[in-house]
Amino acid sequence: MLTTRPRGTNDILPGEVEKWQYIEEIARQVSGQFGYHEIRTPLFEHTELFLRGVGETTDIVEKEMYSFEDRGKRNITLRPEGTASTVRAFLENKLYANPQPTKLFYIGPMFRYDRPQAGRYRQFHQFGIEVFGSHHPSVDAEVIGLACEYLERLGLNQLKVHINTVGCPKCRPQYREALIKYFQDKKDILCKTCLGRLEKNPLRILDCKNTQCQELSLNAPTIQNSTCSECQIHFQQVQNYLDSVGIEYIVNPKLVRGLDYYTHTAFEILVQGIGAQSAICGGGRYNGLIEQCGGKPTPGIGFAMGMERLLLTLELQGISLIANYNNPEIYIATVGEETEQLAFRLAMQLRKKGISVEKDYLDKSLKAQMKTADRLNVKYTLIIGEEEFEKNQVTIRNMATSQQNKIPISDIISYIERSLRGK
RNA sequence: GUGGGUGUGGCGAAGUGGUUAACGCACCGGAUUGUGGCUCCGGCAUUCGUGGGUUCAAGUCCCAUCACCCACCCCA
Repeated sequence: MLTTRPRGTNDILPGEVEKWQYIEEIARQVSGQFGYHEIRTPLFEHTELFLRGVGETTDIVEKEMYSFEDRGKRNITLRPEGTASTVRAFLENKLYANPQPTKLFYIGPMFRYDRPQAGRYRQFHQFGIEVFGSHHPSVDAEVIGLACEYLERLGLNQLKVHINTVGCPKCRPQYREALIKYFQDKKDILCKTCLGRLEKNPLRILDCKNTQCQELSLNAPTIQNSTCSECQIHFQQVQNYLDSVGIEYIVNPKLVRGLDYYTHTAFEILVQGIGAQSAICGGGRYNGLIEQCGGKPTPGIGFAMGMERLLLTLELQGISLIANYNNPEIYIATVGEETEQLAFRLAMQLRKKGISVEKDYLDKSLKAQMKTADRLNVKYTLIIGEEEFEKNQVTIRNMATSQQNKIPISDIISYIERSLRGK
């Protein structure tokens, strides 16, 4: 137990961590260019925030939250997603007082007590964006466009963008009724979970993976026939914007997102081959959420992207992220004790000059030190033995050409700078 | 929460119930005087996820437990 990480968590080790740095860097780059600013909120919040923000009937809240009582008897939950926290921070810090809309992004760990499997972990990471304060359809298109641009910049392809509208508080109740009416007399065919959904959230039945439920859904009333004209116009405008910049998408009337707060536009970006979890990005508009969290009525929209799934997809598509291993440029090999101390001082001086240096820490033989230098793939190895030490010299060996010569110790730093940087 | 699969050294991986648990890679050391990449030699699991049980004898059989993987569910 002592040497085992908790279930569903991962160590990101050297060699892997560089990939994370890269995809995070691109995320920041793209977000910046789109005019989004980073926000960092706590990893835990008051439990009520998620009950209210995510929705009490969602699976996340019903069975996936990491909740505990702190020493002050407060109910605390590790954040299962980023939107609720971002909304809270927006309200608490009165960001609505700034010119609107507010465009934010975040990158960080989320926590859900799920059963781990391919592409699903208990601690996972999301890159997400949120826009508060505009109901303009171009914002919907921009949010989708940002996601696409990011994925494209990473070199991903064969991604499918699914979009839908899930209606608004005006027309969704009617659609709900229509669905309930449709499924009511087919109760005996529906799966157990859908039976429950019929009461709580009939839209989710459309999303069921059960083949019988899917067949039933085929002839179910579609939301397009039930939405109000306002919703239809909005949805059409979003599509026009997407068309105008050549973003391809599929209108999927059965796309229903699992979080209660969505209104109008909902979308997902799907890939195949990374296991059963095929959504690498999901999002939509949530015009009622901010009000529900205690703010003035304010429209909002955003998405969240799963970084682990992103990396799985990159690997699957054979996209190698150039890992910038910080290989040292110089290795200092020594023979003897006094020389080791000299090596230490030299290393520190060179590093001050911005040169990466490695040395021996295990009193290895010269042969073994050379082997290490070779494996580190350094450009030059400095060799300091008794002979050099007495003459105040250092042997510098070019590892590629095997040529070496002796340099006075007083010149060695400038000599290395010249050799390495050409200055 | 439900179901299936797996569990041998740092990694990969052999191992019909019977003596010192193959092999490959990695790692460490060496092949005369202070020097890497090739080659050669040597070292590296009191132990087979853990705990019980069966047996004269278990990594090999049984039970339990834990962990990991995959799927359902749900989602990123």
